[in-house]
Amino acid sequence: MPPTHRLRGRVAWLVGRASLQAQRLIQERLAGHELRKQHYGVLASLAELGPASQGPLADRLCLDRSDLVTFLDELEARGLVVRTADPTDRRRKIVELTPAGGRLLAGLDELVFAADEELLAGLSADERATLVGLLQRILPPETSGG
Amino acid sequence: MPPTHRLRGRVAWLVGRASLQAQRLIQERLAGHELRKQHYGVLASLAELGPASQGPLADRLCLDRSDLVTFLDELEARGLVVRTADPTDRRRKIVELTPAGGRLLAGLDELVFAADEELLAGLSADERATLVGLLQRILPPETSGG
DNA sequence: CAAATCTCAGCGGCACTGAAATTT
DNA sequence: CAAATTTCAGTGACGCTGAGATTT
Repeated sequence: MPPTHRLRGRVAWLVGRASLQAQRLIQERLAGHELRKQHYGVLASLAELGPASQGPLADRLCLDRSDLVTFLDELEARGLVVRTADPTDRRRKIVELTPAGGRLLAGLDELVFAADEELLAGLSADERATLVGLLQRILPPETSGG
Repeated sequence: MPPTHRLRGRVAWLVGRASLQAQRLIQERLAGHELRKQHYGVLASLAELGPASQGPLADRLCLDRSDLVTFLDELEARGLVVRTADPTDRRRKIVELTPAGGRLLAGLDELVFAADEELLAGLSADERATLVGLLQRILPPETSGG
């Protein structure tokens, strides 16, 4: 028998392929809203954090601070978030979800959840939980906890 | 307690972070050779397939055919692979690993294996096998089999 | 003629770097 | 003054599209 494809046994490669696949599933669902996955991440994190300044928000998302600026610009232009100067430290800007942003998020959550469902269609509930647990453990702590 | 970070429970997000992490681990090891992960993939697949034309080679790697052209150009310029016209169908080019390419591949294999080891450092052998199995099952068949 | 194969030019999303402006 | 925060301009790796050239 020919040596089996060695990349298929490498987690680095498998995880890369899975990432692309997941990205496609999310992207095709979010495209109708003219949003990308990072926009969703920003909205979701704001819903959990409440009003927050950009630094901690970016850290939570593992998103570069300079990239967050752009995503916030786009979300703010659509009235989904608002930036206000922090009165206690005027270097900071407090970012907050608007009511419209909160309402949109609820719908996006369903779409993204559905994408995860499709990605995991072949796995049982137990297997899904196992996969999530293992993936969390191979990520650096700031990434999976925080 | 504040609602836990919902992204951390989404496989789509976890797998994206893991992919970035894996990419970094491989990249820093391959950088000394002025190669990227796709170059390694091409060499590894050629070692397994033997001489092959570009189409099937790209398919096996899940690599776009037009991108494969560039990677092969670079590998060929360094004497690691050779392209020869297929005498039975002159549209095709047969790509083959050179002896130098084969020797280099052995070293690269160790580097990439070490990257996988580092990524999986926190998991037992059983857990690693479980993770590989689950990831293979969420990928489309052409990707994980073939 | 149509189809297959390789090649080339270009695009868009993404993560990152480095530096500027403002404020502490 | 140094450090922190947001912002801006630019880069590089990556996957993809569409079209051209050659051959079947």
